[in-house]
Amino acid sequence: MRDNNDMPGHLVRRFQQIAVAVFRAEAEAAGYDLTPVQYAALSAIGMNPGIDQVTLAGLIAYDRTTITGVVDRLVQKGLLARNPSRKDRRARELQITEEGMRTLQGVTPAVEAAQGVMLRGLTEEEREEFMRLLRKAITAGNELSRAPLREVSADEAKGS
Amino acid sequence: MRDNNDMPGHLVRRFQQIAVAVFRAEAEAAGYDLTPVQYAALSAIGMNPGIDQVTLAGLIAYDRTTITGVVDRLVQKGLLARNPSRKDRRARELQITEEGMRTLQGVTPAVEAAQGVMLRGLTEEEREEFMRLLRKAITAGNELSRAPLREVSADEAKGS
DNA sequence: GATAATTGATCAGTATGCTGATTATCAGTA
DNA sequence: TACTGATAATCAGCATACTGATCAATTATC
Repeated sequence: MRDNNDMPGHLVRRFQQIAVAVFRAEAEAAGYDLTPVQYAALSAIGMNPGIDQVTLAGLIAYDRTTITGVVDRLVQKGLLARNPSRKDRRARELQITEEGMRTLQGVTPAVEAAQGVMLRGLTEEEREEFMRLLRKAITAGNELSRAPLREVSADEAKGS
Repeated sequence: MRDNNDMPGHLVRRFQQIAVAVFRAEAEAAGYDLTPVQYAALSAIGMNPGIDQVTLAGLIAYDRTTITGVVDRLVQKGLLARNPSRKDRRARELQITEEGMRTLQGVTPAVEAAQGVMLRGLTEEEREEFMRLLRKAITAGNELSRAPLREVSADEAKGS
C-alpha cells in the first residue's frame, strides 16, 4: 500500500494549507485582513465592474453557494457594493468601492510576495515548471469539480 | 498587475478542489462515503494503532483542532475506537475497528484510481515531476502552516 | 514536594466549500 | 397568454481549517 502522505491529493492539500497560511501572514503584515478567496473576488470585480455573482463565480472558479458568503463579508467590510440589476431582477450587480480599490492596490505587493514565499523551496525554473504542470492538470480536470472556471465570452464581455 | 488566476496560490486552490471532487466521486462509485481527510486519518491509524490525536495530527499534517471533529465522525461511523490512555490520562488512544479495516481495504483501489484521474492531463513523466516539485515546496514550507508534518521519531515509534 | 511550564483534548467563533432544496425571475414555446 | 424549463440568489446542513481560549493532566524546576 502506497504511503498516503505521498499521494498527489494529499500533497496538494498540504501545499494549499501552506499557501493559505503564507497569504494570510503576508496580508496581515501589510496591515490587511483579507483571505485569499476575498482577494480573488475583489480583484475579479475590480477588473469586471457590474458583473453578477454567477459570472464572478465562473471567473475565479468558486462554487456559486460559496460566493454569497464571500460577497457578504466584503460588503460588510465596505469593500464592495451589491445592488439589484435593472436588466435582470434576479441578479445582483457587484461594484468595487473606493475603499475596495485602495485595499486592492495596497495589498497587492503583499500578495505578490506571498507567491514567492510559498515557493521558496523551488528554483526559478522549477517554479515555472510547477505552474505549467498545475495549469495543465487543472485544464484537464476543470469540469470535474462543481466550481469550474468559466471564461467570459467576447460577446458577454463587451456588451451586456 | 498579474492575473490572479495565474498565481500559484490560486492554481493550487483550484487543483485542490478538483482533487477533492475526484476523490469523493471515486469513493462513492465504489460504495463508500469517506472524505480525503477521513481516509488519511483512517490509514494513519491503521498503520499506527494506539496513537493519540496529537501524534496523528503530526503524521498527516492536520490542525490539532480539526482532528477532534474528524475522529468524532469516524467513531460515529464505527470505523474507529477512541479510548482514554492509561499512560497519560489526558490522551485518547485511537484504534481502527474491524469495520474500519474492511473499509480501508475496500476503498483503497478507488483512492488509487482517484490519483490517476486528478492527474489525467499529465504524462507519466510530468506526474513524477509534479510530485517531486510538490514534495520539495512542501518540505521548504512545512513550518509555515499551523499544521506541519511531524515525523514520529524512532524512539516514539518503537516504544509506547 | 510545591510551583511553573507544558501538553492533550476540546470548545466557541469564523471562513471556505460542498450537496441539495427553495424562491423569484426570466425566456422560450404551444 | 399560459405553461415549461432554465437561471440567479439564497438557505439549511455538513465537513474541513483556522485563531485563540479553557481545562485537566503531566513534566520540569526549584
